[in-house]
Amino acid sequence: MSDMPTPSKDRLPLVEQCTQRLRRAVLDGTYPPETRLPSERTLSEQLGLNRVTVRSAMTHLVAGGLLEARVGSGYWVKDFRRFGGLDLLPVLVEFEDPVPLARDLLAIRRQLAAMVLEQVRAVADEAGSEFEKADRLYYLEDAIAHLATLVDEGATRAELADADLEVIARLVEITGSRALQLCFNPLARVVHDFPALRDALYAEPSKNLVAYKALLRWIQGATDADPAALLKAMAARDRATVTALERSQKRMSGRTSPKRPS
Amino acid sequence: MSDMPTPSKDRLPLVEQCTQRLRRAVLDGTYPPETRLPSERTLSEQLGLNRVTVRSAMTHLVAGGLLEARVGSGYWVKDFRRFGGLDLLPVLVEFEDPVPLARDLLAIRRQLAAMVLEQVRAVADEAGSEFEKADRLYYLEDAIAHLATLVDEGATRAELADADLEVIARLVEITGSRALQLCFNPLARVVHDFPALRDALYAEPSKNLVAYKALLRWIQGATDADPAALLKAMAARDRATVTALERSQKRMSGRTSPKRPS
DNA sequence: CAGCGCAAGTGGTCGGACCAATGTGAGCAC
DNA sequence: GTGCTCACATTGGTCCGACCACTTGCGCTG
Repeated sequence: MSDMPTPSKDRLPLVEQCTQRLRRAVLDGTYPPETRLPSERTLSEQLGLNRVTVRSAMTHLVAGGLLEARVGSGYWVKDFRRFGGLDLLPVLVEFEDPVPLARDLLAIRRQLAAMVLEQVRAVADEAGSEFEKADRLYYLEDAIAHLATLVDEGATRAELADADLEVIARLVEITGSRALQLCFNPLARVVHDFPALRDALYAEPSKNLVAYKALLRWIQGATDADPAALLKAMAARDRATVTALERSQKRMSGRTSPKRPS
Repeated sequence: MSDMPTPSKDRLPLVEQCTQRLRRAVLDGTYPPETRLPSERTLSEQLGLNRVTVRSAMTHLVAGGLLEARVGSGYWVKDFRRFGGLDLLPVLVEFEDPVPLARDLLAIRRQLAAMVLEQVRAVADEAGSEFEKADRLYYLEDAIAHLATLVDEGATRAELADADLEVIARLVEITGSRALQLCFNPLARVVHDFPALRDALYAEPSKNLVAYKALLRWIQGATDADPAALLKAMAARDRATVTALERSQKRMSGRTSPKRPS
């Protein structure tokens, strides 16, 4: 099995491989902004792929804001710092120190979480006592219960992360804010695609769970928890996460140094 | 009328047309979540396009989180509320009331702006007096000056919006936070692709300019402006923007039914 | 030297072809 | 009748070769 020359299983589609390769080439400065990429035909020859495949990859990067396609002129590199989205972050980790990236990311998440709390409270107040029976609240309870089950069973951090995202999704759903929802989704994906951060986030899953349970009680009208305290606890957990990430990075240092000999 | 059978000019690429069409079909519920789309071959026949073209469009939607491709099974619709990004917002405006969308979007922007202010202040304090001469600050001044020129010249709102985004970009750049930068970019694009909101935002461009100038003075160390006041003013302007948007929507009501020539 | 025009190169679109993974149903064994 | 297997039709993934419209730049013409 290990001597298989072409392990057709669990292999990324060629388009995906090509996309990642080109994306990295753009992000690491191989192709700086305002320069032209080799033509589709040239690249397809260099990479040993069909032009259609290369083209599909290029299209992805265009959609992601990394490239601009000009008929008759070629593909031109745009400045990802000005046009890139959060989806670049997991890739960027390979070229920059992940610690500040993660710290800033968590800060953004916290800021948005504050908005969510605010909106949830407003919705809860408006709905009054009927709110407790609302389906959306029930789904939230359900998601938290599921997370609790996984914590008890000692699930992997990846599984915990998915369950956690489910909780957040339900929470955002309660706010009823479409914009907030669409803003959180890419953020959630980043955590999912950023393994080191994900693992650091769930180093102590029980603490996350405690916070969610307190949050749920608050939404239900309990007075033994208030949003300020919740956010403060979240900030503390985030700091611990960054510390954990720093440690894991230091542990791996020496071999993980990004290749930037220039 | 026109004898030209193919008005080759100013026509969107077929892939783009196909992408938009399919995206709308997903967003408006024609293809609900957890259902299967017609196969590539079927769609290419229905739409009169080549399979490669349809396929490219599908790939876009997969990348955007709207679809999932399963070999041998077909394309399956994912719930855009759970997997979509902010880039959907301008399209979503066609199916939902734009006012709450815009209001929530502005609130998010404001929240992130608060973070920017915080970070900028931190950077400025750290750099001390040398900061005033820093290139990044110079670029910010430059962008604001450019915006002022456009305001004086009575430029179109689209031009003003672009100049405004330039200012914001410079501001975010000063913070040095990659994550914040990548988080703001899609947000900026939304404003750019959301004409009604864009126009409402720059109904009174001079007011925006005043705010930016006060912001610049604050960064430079002046004491006649503080971040709390700046954010308060921003909130007031956002409220005015929403009001303007409401008015423009009311004015257009009765004719605003989305054009669906099927 | 200025201006023009043509050819090479580029992305965009097309048609057809084969492959591997999947889903389905007919047919078999029990 | 029930349950299983296996062949087959369907689907997305990849490849090939071709043509089109457009841009660019070089070289020719004046």
